[in-house]
Amino acid sequence: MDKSDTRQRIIEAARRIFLQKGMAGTRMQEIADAAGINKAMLHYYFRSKEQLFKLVFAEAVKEIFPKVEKALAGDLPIREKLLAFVRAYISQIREHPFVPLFVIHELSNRPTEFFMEPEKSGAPQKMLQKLMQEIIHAQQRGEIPDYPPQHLWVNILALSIFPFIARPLIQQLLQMDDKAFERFLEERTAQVARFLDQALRIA
Amino acid sequence: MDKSDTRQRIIEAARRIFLQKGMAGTRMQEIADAAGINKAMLHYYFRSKEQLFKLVFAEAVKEIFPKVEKALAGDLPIREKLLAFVRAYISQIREHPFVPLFVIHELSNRPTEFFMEPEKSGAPQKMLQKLMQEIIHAQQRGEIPDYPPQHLWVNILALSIFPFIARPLIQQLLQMDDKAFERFLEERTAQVARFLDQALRIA
DNA sequence: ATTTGGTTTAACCATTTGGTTAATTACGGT
DNA sequence: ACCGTAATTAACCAAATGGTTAAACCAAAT
Repeated sequence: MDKSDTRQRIIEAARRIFLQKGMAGTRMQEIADAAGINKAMLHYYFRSKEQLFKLVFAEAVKEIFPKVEKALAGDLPIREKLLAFVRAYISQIREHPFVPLFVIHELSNRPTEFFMEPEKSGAPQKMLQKLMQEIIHAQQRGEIPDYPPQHLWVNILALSIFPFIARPLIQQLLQMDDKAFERFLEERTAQVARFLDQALRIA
Repeated sequence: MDKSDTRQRIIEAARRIFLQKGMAGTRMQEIADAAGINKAMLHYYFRSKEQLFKLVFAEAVKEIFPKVEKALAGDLPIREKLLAFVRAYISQIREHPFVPLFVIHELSNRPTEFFMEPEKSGAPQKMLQKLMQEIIHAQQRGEIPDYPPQHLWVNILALSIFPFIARPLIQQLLQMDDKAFERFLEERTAQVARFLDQALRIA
């Protein structure tokens, strides 16, 4: 076996299980089994459960955060920019459907402990600050309604992320089987875009 | 001490800790400490951790689900009804801010195991089916845009619930301290209502 | 005062769990 | 072939954890 092969398999197994069961719900033995290796290897490559978890968590955050930036970078008119973001972001999350709930859940216990310090991955925050300004300017020019930018932003995030976080709840409430929910997700991008577009019309 | 006093204190302590740390992250000892009693009392009143958890979980579900019904029961015009729901629901969640994330997280591991079978608490599902019909009819009369009802409903839920689920993420991204977030929540009802109202305007 | 019933506690138990160790194996360079 | 280093494993360990037990406590009924 390649040198890094084992290491990589551990990471992948750990990722799968941590994402599904969270830090507290995950057993090192289970990761080892899933990776098809001895439990001691986990500690050989990563000192502790905590360290392995931090690595997985950090990668998960990367998958769901920095991508925010790209869609917000260009200088499209605000309305198009927001719609472009929705499309890019939903597509991004669809590739990592379990990440948002995982990150949020872990984040909710460990207040800010090992979370992105504004310096380290401060890009999103600054990018958002800039976006808030753009929104305000667009509103001053009367291009979109004057929702408080923070609320508008949370609305957009909510519409995009919520179905992935609340999947079991939604399926239960709306009586969708897995197939139906997949269809629902396929329509989702277009429907969120339409809903948002309508909400952004000037009165 | 009253007879049921201890029992009640256990439930309250268990609720607090389960809600915060989830089933897997909670230690029986911690519940006992929080309730100021001996660990054995937990097993005296509730057979096992699982049983205590189920009780807490069931109560949590009740706090966040059946209330849905009331706001949807009357026969207001669809637009007013949806807005009324948003107000009622956000207010309801504000009183139990940790419940949604807790329920969703626990639900995501235990697919449907001990979740509401359609018969037991089937009221929400039927109520929703009825609402879907009302929406369709209103759309046929041209009162609101023809968003697929399921998407419209998920949108409403998302706008209402998401800030409570994603609080740490939002605070981090938008650089809000606790005070700022409280203010944000106070504005939230009105802002969601306005956003939704705008999205429901006929083109 | 004694009994009786539920309540409470300290001590205990078996299993699980994260982590370690010492020995074994695989292998590239000489 | 041999050496040295990294990779891998089985066995082990101490602490934590859910759960049990037997004895003590306490209040009301007799």
